[in-house]
Amino acid sequence: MNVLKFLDQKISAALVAAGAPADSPAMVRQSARVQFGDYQSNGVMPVAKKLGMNPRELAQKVIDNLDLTEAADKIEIAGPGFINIFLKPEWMAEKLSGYVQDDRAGVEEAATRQTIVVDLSAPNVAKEMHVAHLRSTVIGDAVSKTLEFLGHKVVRANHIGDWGTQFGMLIAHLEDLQKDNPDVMNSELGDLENFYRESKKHYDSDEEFAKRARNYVVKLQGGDEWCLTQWKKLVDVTMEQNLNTYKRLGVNITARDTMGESMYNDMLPAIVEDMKGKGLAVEDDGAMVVYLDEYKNKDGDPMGVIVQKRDGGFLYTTTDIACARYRYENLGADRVLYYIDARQAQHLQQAWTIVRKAGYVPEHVTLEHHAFGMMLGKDNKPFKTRAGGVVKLASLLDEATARATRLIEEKSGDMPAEQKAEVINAIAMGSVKYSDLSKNRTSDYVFEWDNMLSFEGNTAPYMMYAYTRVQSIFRKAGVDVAALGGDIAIKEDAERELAIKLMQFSEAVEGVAREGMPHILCAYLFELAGCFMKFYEFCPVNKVDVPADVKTSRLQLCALTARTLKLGLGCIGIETVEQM
RNA sequence: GCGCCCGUAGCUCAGUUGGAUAGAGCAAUGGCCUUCUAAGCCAUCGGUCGCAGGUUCGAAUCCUGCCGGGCGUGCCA
Repeated sequence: MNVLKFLDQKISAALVAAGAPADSPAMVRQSARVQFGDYQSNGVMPVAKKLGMNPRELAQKVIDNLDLTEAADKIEIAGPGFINIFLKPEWMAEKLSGYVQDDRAGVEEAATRQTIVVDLSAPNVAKEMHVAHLRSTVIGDAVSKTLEFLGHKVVRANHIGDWGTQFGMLIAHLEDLQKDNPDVMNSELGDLENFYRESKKHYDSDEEFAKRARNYVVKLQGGDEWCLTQWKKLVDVTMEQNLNTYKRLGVNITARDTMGESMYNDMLPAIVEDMKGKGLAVEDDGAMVVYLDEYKNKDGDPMGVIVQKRDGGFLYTTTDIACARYRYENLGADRVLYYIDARQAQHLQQAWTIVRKAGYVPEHVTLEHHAFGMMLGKDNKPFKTRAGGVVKLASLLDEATARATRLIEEKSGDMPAEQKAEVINAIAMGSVKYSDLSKNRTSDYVFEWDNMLSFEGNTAPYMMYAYTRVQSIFRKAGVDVAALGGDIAIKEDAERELAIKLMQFSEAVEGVAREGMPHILCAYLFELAGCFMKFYEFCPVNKVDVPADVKTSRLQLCALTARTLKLGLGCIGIETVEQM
């Protein structure tokens, strides 16, 4: 159950019973300090003000109308009119006992199952994935996994860059390479970055080549079969490599999720035609333009967004309009989450403004941009994408693996080779992913090996280590978790802190689903791991002088901790191991 | 010029949408392993929340104006 929601409903009702207007929010939060209890309600003060009442008197009336005897020990009024709630250990113990054998650890499925489209990853064809793709891929997948855990239907939409004028030169370059080596697809294209660079170089230096390339662009857009075949080869070889990277990262993105820009091409003429019919798009200097009062141009006039070029070609705004429409009409989206670079913010807002005006997606279907900043180098300058010096995602993962290997050899060198490899991989991928997942910055951020791959403090290995410590207790105790029973008794401070944290798992999971931000769950899991580490230090389980009833109680807290950590880390795409 | 985002401890970041004395990790310092894995635990140190006003019982959070940084701004994506 969600304790916060439970209390919020109870107190909201009491607030109304005490004379507050019907929809007055109870504003229940986890308490800021231990002396303020476990939860606090901040809703009395605004209402008292509105009604011209003394807030502490209103708070008392709320309490008089509030029945929380089963759940709370103590309810008190504090400060100007806060209501502080202290949960009853027996109540928590009873709830937690129920979670020990529950494979959802107390998290209920969402009341209404939604279809949620998650726009993520979006690598470019004929280029290798590099560090800038990491956030979108990892965060998008983590949110997807969490939403799926809550029972929603998630469509991962991999909006790959598979269209545009650059394909002319790529096709021409591929053609040249094939003349010399028919097997080029299997050899030289292993290094896509080099392939792209070489074709660009050729394009810039050879006018004949450039002419041929431009001709191929026209032919490709006209649906020329040979060009399409060449284009398809480039898409396939790129995605084959990317799918390997996804697999390595433990990210659940498959070939079926590929929905690139080219997918919407067929929709574009009809959309422009439709917008023209609605009076939204008008002709200006040969191009089709949508004017938006919401945005101003340099002269202070409504900004014009071009949806079709003078030469008849379409632009990416038109594609994104079609894309939003497709996600609503064809995929049946109730909600669309876009995990895209912050630089696209204005562009997306414009596209969506047009989408709403054209009536392609109703207001109740939300289009949410979850932006993040650019990856900067240590010199505070962005990574270059074309002129070399790019940090490839694959080499980043290699480096992470190398570092994890060094660490494991040092700490647990005597582990069997197969197990060791598994642990190394879990730690390497977990560390890289966690460093991205735990941040919520929309501004730029500096990429640093040392921060990303440090294995101390608020990191994936810390939480994985907490998990192995629990498992170690069970190995020592020789007890099967499935056979655990008996009562939970919450006595020590460390037990109480752990217990309350365990009660709050669903709040964290639902927070991620609501906000689309996995760092909420990261923070929760770090706190949970911390509570367990403290419990581990202060509350022995397997010692000889621990009474039997205390031992069974603590074993259950351990079992639930393990389950919660595993489920929670699973929600954000981080593996656990039994030993490390 | 206009628009969007950002500015919190030496560093990396939280701050539950206006709540109580602004929190973590790293780094630094000092303690804790004959006792379930010390990748750990405990303690100390560290802040004019960019600056100045305003709104109110109450502001890191909201409004205005500055300062500083990033991004975007009609025929690339």
